[in-house]
Amino acid sequence: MSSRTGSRTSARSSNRDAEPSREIPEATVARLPVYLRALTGLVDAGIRTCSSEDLATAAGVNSAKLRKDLSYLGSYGTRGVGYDVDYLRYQIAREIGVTHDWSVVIVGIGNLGHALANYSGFRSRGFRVVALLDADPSRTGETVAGIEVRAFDELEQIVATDDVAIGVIATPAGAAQDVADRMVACGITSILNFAPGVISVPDGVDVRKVDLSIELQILAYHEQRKANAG
Amino acid sequence: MSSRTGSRTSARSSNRDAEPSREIPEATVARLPVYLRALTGLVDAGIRTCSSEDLATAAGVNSAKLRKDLSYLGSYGTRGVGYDVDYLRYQIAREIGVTHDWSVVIVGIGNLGHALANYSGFRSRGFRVVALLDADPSRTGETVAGIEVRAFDELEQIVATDDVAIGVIATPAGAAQDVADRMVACGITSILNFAPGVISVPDGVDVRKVDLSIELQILAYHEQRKANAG
DNA sequence: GCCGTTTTGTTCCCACGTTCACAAACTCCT
DNA sequence: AGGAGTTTGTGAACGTGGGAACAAAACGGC
Repeated sequence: MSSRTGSRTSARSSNRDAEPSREIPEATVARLPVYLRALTGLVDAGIRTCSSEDLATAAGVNSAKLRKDLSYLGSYGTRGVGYDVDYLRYQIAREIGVTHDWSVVIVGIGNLGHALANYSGFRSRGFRVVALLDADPSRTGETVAGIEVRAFDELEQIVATDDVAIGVIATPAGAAQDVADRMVACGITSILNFAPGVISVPDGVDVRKVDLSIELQILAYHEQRKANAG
Repeated sequence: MSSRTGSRTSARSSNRDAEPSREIPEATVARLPVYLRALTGLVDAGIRTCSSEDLATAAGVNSAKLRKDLSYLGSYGTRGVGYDVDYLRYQIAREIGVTHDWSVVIVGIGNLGHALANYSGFRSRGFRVVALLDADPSRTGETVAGIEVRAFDELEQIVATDDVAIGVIATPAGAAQDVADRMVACGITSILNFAPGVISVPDGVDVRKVDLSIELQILAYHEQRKANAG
């Protein structure tokens, strides 16, 4: 899915990595962050051990599915006992790659860009917004969430300086492809796109798309069917 | 789907509808809005007819998949010719249920709520924000996007008056379940949830979830693998 | 040390989704 | 009218994902 909702366009390059076991299904990858969040909740509640049933409930999934997902990472549980919450959380964080922070740039500081810049969930979950960029000169200079908005032209320099691998596009639809092209050109290999419409990128670059009105339209479809049925 | 990303938690009630042909797969439903947007783009460009190949390119999917998706709606194309853009667009809009507007309430007018209220894509794609609600009294009375922010307690009255079927939750995580419960209690049957964490709803209520930091974490996973591979 | 209990890790099977490939159907040209 | 060329709609093969069910492993009581 994704689904969803967010969908992944990519080119998982090749299978030439020597490791045999490490081939985590995409559907599982999409759930690992959910488990991570659920585990963080358990840690905060002071719970040190949990069964797959407990964690599955907290994450809103089936326990069999949870166990299968975790088995792709390794055998981090103890039969008859369950999982050590803190240990499992670390293992998942390591697998996802959020044991250290990732630098992120946000391009397009309109309403959505403001909201994203202020979203505390990024910082607390392994992401650091290193720059806010906007092509509109009237917006540059403004400070949002403690970060100064800079000109879009500074993208290349910022990406190089801060080793940015992930870019967020929050511009209008018309600008999205150009922004994506510039991002790719200066070395960004993962893009989260909030602009409506498809953007195309070369192989090796991952794009995930979040489209608010598409989500609502999917709900509307089911809503209509409910109305027609009842 | 995906995940997509937004995932759907529901209970497609029963199969007792008499109609035989109408059973559109969930994956297809999630793509129909994408096709709708692509078709709108073609209309705006003055294109009156297109092949499945053209439309597939515009929508960013495989043409065989597109044709199969459209075949669930009926046979709206002409062999050897293609699809009438405007006609097909109407058929998809009708299938999704966005030929008329849906009333929507947004609860939680923080940064994200502001952005959602100002998002013009809702209005232009079949949705009308009829109310902005917030439990914080210091926020009520403020006007956002031309709509006055009202107290959360007015939810029931607004839903009844404006025949609201879709609710958007943009509150912090802690409040999300309570808001969802209140929404369900007063008759809302579709919820778009931006709050982190899972919310549980009774059968018959659809929930789609959009989680910004989960999307980034999925990107981080692939980013890490790229770094390790190269 | 042995047995019953609990819970994981895994296997098997089914349903869903994607892609290929082709027949059916339409247009255009001669 | 008939044949060549196009493009849709769909049947069939394939791959991925989900869930039930069970064997393996750990713990606890005696």
